[in-house]
Amino acid sequence: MTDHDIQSQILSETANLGRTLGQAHRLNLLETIAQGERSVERLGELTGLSIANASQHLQHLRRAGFVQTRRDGKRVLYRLGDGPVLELLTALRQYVEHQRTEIGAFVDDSRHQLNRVEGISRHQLLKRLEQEAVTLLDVRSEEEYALGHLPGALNIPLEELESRLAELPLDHEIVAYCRGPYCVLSVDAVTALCAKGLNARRLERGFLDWRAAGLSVETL
Amino acid sequence: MTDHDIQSQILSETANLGRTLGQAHRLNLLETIAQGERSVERLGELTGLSIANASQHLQHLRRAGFVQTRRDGKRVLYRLGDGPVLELLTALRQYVEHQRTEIGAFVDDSRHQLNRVEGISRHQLLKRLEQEAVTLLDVRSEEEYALGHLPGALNIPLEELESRLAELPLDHEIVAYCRGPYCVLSVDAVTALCAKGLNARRLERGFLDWRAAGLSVETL
DNA sequence: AAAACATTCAATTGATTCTTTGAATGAAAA
DNA sequence: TTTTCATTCAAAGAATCAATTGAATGTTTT
Repeated sequence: MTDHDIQSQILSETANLGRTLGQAHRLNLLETIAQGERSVERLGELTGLSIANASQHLQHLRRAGFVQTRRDGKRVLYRLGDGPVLELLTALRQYVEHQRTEIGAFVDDSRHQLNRVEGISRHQLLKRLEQEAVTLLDVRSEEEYALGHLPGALNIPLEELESRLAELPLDHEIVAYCRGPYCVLSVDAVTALCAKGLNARRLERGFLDWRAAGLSVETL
Repeated sequence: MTDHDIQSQILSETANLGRTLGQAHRLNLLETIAQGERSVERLGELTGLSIANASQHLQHLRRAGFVQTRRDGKRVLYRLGDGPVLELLTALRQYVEHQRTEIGAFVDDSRHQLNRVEGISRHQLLKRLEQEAVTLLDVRSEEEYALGHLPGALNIPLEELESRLAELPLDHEIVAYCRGPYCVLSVDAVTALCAKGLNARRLERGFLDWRAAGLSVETL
């Protein structure tokens, strides 16, 4: 077998896996199985599928190695396969998570009140930092913060913001930032902070722009 | 929006991503783009697709956020998106890698000469270990070895076996093992070792079975 | 051995998806 | 402006895939 053939065989095997994950019902089944061994009937119930249909999807999952079966009396129980299935699911979930915090071209801005939030450019921020007290607030996840953040920035992931308000100053300005211009985290953060009466604005183009401009980045 | 609705929306968004990865041509394009920014024409050449077809697939990838574009003169250049795309691709590749070392129900055993390799059961192994000198050889990857292995086993991943033959004893028996009964690594290892004149056998049900039996496991 | 039961298989229908073709954009060069 | 060129769009036929139905399989219970 030539090198090229092997490559294209791997590619189509990979595509098969992708296709297997490319069906909401199957993903649903897989996530359900990830929570524990179940019979076909139970899986059908839990996912709202007819038994025959569930069975068919389950076999698709089995062919891909995502699940394995064993017999227990007259039932067949499905469990996760022993490859790195969870790792793959986690990578997928993390990607989706990231996608959902991006402002897509078609996402309605009204849900995240982008226009009502005051922005500040990188240049304005640099001037401010020289002149007066400004608290830099990084609202991305701890992992992203650890990989690099603006020097001196405080990290409070958006989900923790409400419970950690006490860490923020009441007397001077807060500038919140997240990944980039299309990241929605800082918009929501500033909206929340302003609602609490804090003086908060949003760094317009976020961390990606800061790093791209060659400005210094702090890591953990 | 109810909780259930959000869940099923996430599920179908995830399925969309899966479907996007579920096409060999698209995966090929994506892997090519991962190696550097390229125009549509070049990508078409490199992947053997018509330009219109390549363009269509590229837009599919773009809708999923896997790639982004910029214009340079009269060309449109495609690059990777700024989400955790590589992480996802890596997880996929690792899963495929794992799959390819499993003996599928339909895989032809003749490629991996399973029947020509002498197996040894867990019980036989335990007896042997009490009586005589046996070298235990773990042919899985370093990562898997680090997560747990049979006590005292030597780790030489299959790929390194040929170059590290000197580490193995000529005078007494070697028992090689890998993940489980369907893992092909130890089969290939024993075939290679026997061909070199070493006295090697294969632990029939591998590490998974050992751990499942509650026997002691060593970690790094 | 027969009945009851959970699961799987097979065949059909309807819906998506892929490729190709040729036309339409839209930016740069003449 | 007009021409050129890379890319995208749109439509149509071919191929693949999902859900449903009813029958078949293989266990357990009677």
